[in-house]
Amino acid sequence: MRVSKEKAAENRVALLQAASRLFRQRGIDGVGVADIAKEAGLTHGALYAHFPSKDALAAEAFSHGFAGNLANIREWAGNRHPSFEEYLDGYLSPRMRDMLETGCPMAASASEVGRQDAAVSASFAHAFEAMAALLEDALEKTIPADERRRLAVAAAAAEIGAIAVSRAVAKSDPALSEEVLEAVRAAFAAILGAGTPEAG
Amino acid sequence: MRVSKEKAAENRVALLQAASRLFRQRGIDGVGVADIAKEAGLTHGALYAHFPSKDALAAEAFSHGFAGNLANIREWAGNRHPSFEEYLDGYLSPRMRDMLETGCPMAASASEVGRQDAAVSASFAHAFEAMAALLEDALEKTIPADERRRLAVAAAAAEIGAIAVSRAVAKSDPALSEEVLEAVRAAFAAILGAGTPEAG
DNA sequence: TGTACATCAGTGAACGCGCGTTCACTGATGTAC
DNA sequence: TGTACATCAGTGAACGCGCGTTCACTGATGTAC
Repeated sequence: MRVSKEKAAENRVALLQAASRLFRQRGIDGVGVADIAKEAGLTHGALYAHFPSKDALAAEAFSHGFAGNLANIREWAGNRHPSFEEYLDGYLSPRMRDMLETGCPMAASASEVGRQDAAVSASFAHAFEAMAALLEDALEKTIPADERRRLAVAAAAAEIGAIAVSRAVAKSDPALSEEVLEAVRAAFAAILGAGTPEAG
Repeated sequence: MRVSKEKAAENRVALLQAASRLFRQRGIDGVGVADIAKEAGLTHGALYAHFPSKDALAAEAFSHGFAGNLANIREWAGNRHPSFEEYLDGYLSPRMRDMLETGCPMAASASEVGRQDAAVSASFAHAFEAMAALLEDALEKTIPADERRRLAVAAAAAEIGAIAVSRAVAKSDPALSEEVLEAVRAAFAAILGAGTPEAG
């Protein structure tokens, strides 16, 4: 039966949120449309009133997840203006590693996005740029601008790799899992602690 | 019909290689047992004479892929004893990024392994340790041992993240894709160029 | 404001399809004598 | 070395199952008068 425009809009968002969470948790191929609809409190048929296909939903769900996660980070940062190191400490923690379905969608899907279409790739690139911009902004302005950009891009990629690796080995080697997070934090702390050396 | 022991052993390896390549290219859930068997020149039924299930094949295929890739790296290194920077330059290149089905299985599956069982996680952890050991060995011995280990672990995680991110954005932003590889190379070059500063 | 009707979000049965797995069968290999 | 037979890797049809998608239908919402 028909529902109000407001309710329909809410249901659309509920579908996107459910898809985004489930995709992070189990991967795109690991989740069925019925699972997503159920999690959103609907039946699978309703999904096709909002999205033409599962692939189209996946592309939108990625955008939605990236945007939501960025909003979370900005809220966490608040008026605090975290330093570069505080961003790294906040991101590279066992807590973040264990937040799979509500954590960073880039870390949860990094190696899967390359197999998706260009729309998903564009969402990822946009989110990555936003993350790099946050990090770049947190760097001291005494560092040259091009060096700041380079550090921010490297740190963003390293963070995503560290979380993904940390999750990959968590089930078999918890000590290594934490060591990876700590090592990447220490590596970037070392770069900053050394000032702004010329890069080879 | 029955085949010789030697032929059967060859077929087993062919199945593992096919599985390893196809999983890297399309992900575990994106490949069917029939695809794997066909690529190995067999029918799907034969697969079950060698492996009890697709999951068991997946776990062995990961080990196989990790071991094979490590052998490739060792062969590439040969008697050359590459420096830390040479390892990074070799790994963080557009060529490596574009080698999906024959490239580094860790970069191809980093965010998927966390969803697999402990056997796959253990394979990943073993491969990661081997990669870190190669990098650690390539660092100058004037750097303290614990610092070498930390740098190697950080570099390994950062490399995996860089390749995964580089692949994720390649379809929509080729310039960013190359920038990521370059930024991570430069970051670790900066650490080495600065000597061995106190971390954190 | 009240009435008549078009709209369309959501339901749930049904679709074809490909999946992982099983199994009766084949026939060359390997072995016992 | 030759013969008889057990073994078992590989074949391909068949299985139940869950997938993504479609569609006739429902009935409250939104709208025209």
